[in-house]
Amino acid sequence: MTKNVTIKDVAQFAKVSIATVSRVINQHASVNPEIKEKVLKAIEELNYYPNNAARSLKIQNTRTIAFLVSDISDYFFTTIGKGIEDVIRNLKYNIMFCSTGNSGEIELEYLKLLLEKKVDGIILNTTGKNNEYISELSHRVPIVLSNRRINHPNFKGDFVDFDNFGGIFELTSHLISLGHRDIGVVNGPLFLSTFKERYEGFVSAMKTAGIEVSEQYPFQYIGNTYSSSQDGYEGAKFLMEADVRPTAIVLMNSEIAFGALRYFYEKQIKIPDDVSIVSFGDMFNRDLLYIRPTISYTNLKGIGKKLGELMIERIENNDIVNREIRFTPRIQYGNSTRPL
Amino acid sequence: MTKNVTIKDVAQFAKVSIATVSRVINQHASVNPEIKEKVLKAIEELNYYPNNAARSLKIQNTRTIAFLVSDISDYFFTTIGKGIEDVIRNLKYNIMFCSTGNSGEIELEYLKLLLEKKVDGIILNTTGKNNEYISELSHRVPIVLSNRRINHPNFKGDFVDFDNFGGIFELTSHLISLGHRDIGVVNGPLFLSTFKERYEGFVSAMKTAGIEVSEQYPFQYIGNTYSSSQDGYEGAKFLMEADVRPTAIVLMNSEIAFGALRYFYEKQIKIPDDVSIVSFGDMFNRDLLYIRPTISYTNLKGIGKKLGELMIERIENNDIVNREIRFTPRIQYGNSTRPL
DNA sequence: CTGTTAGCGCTTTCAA
DNA sequence: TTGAAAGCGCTAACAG
Repeated sequence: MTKNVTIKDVAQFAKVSIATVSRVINQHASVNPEIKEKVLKAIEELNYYPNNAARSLKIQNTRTIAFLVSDISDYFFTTIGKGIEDVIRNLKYNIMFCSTGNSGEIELEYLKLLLEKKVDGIILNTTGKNNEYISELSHRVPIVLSNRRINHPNFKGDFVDFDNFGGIFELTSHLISLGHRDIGVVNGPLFLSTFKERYEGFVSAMKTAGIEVSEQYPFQYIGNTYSSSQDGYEGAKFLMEADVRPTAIVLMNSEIAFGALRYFYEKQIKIPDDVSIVSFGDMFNRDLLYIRPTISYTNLKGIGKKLGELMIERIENNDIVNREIRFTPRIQYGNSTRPL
Repeated sequence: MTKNVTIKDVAQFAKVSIATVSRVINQHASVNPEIKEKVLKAIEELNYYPNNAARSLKIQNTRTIAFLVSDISDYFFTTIGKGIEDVIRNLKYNIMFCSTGNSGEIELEYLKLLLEKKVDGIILNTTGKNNEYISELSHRVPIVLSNRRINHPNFKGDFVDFDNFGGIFELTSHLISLGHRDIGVVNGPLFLSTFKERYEGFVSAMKTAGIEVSEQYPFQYIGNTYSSSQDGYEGAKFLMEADVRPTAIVLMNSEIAFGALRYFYEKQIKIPDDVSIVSFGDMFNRDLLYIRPTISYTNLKGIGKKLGELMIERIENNDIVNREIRFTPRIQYGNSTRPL
């Protein structure tokens, strides 16, 4: 914050009161055109920019929305972020990006910071480790959840996600229809709703084909490193180095898919000759990869727009009923599967 | 900004003055441990979070640094952003991301917003279209330039970039050493310093090999769509559909490379059999692409850290002399070139 | 060690 | 249509 010209300086320069200056800045009420002109000239002349902090302090809102996610350099979130921006920008809101790196502590730290910044609302892709706190918080600041639900009776807010169950059900069914039965799965931690729902979609599709997936099911790997990409690598390794290999693998998100792809590439495991794969969610530059996985395509920008809309509504009134929006993914075929 | 408990409420609750509360919040001076305890309890009890706007208004700084770039969903910038964050986070600074989409107007708009937000400093990847304004601005708010220089005598601030000239010189020389002489180039607009410097590196390397590159040089394409990716596609198309094709192509950044790769893939042009390529800068998931381009590898996080450091120094004193830091890229071989 | 108070820059009532 | 003045929540002299 550099030394600054204030509204007072402008008023003095234009020989009017600060109230008048304020009025022309905010295009409030009626101001004599001549005086208005004078003020505008003074503003220009002095290089005046209203102090946002002072304004926020007075009017009790910041017109800022926070977008707190696990990884702000992830294509997934930056694209969603663009969608949010599309919506809120016209309404003169600003977005503030923060990333938790999936750490519960950092999430908490940021949440507190946002509270101090008095953001008008928080769009949150939670780590899943502060459900209690966030539920309590949700009564004091509007919250909309992005892609990870908080299952807590006290939580107040909206939730936007894909139809995880349906997307994975479809993907798995596709593999089954190709004749696969020993289908492996690489997933992230199940306490996150996305992974849980996807897992359930997998189990259900398998069940439909008469295959029981229980804890004893051999072809599954549940990651726990909090780096999906590493989980993907480890998971692929685990499945492919076992005594009995699956003939196909379901990868539960794009980061996991990238990790798995890296493993396959290193070990020269041929896709789909050695093993077929499918993955949930769009992949950055998928058309340029050495294998184009068959995926559930998801409209990320659309998700972002919806998040933005719900947020705005909730800022206006946080007492509306909790809402849940699901986007249906569409399957997009690549060259990563083969019939058995 | 939800209705909020203020320092007054805390003071009342703890039966002390607001000054005392302020002291414990800021860990200023010495406060009687018992009283401190009481205040802390009140803060906890009331769910108090200091109002940042009020604080900023008083202390005249926001501890916020803006990072204004062309595209915030670009891996290049998000990675640099992480580097910046690494440095400033410990110092209790926050970062605010904004993207211009390479539009001069949006850049201007954001600059004004940042002035109103009274950010303590701006790390800027400029569109190159507001040099006059930014130079003037640089005397009122600390500015550090990321990867695009502003050539204006009045500009005050630092500049961090790669050794563009050297990186491209090396890459081009590599192609020449492989026997190539008809070497094409796909570049972005030359009014941006990065592209200009890279172009000069190319011209110089060619000259060293006795090849004159002038305006008449046939194997060059200078993009102008402001989407590097599209420039890359168009450029590759232009070069490959000409009567005489180059035997190798220098791609001036990773987005251009992605675009070109897309064209080659679509047209089934074989790399490096039909044409060799090299590219400046790291590419996201490069090891998973259908071709691994030979690149100049650049340490993006290192750039970010340096940007952060310079910014902090300049916030403390904006009257230091302009500094320029160059990072030397290292060549990283892929499978995208062949000897002629 | 603690409290009182002025004032940061702005918006908004209220009066003129 | 304009101005005076209170007050948003906080920090930092200053006094005690």
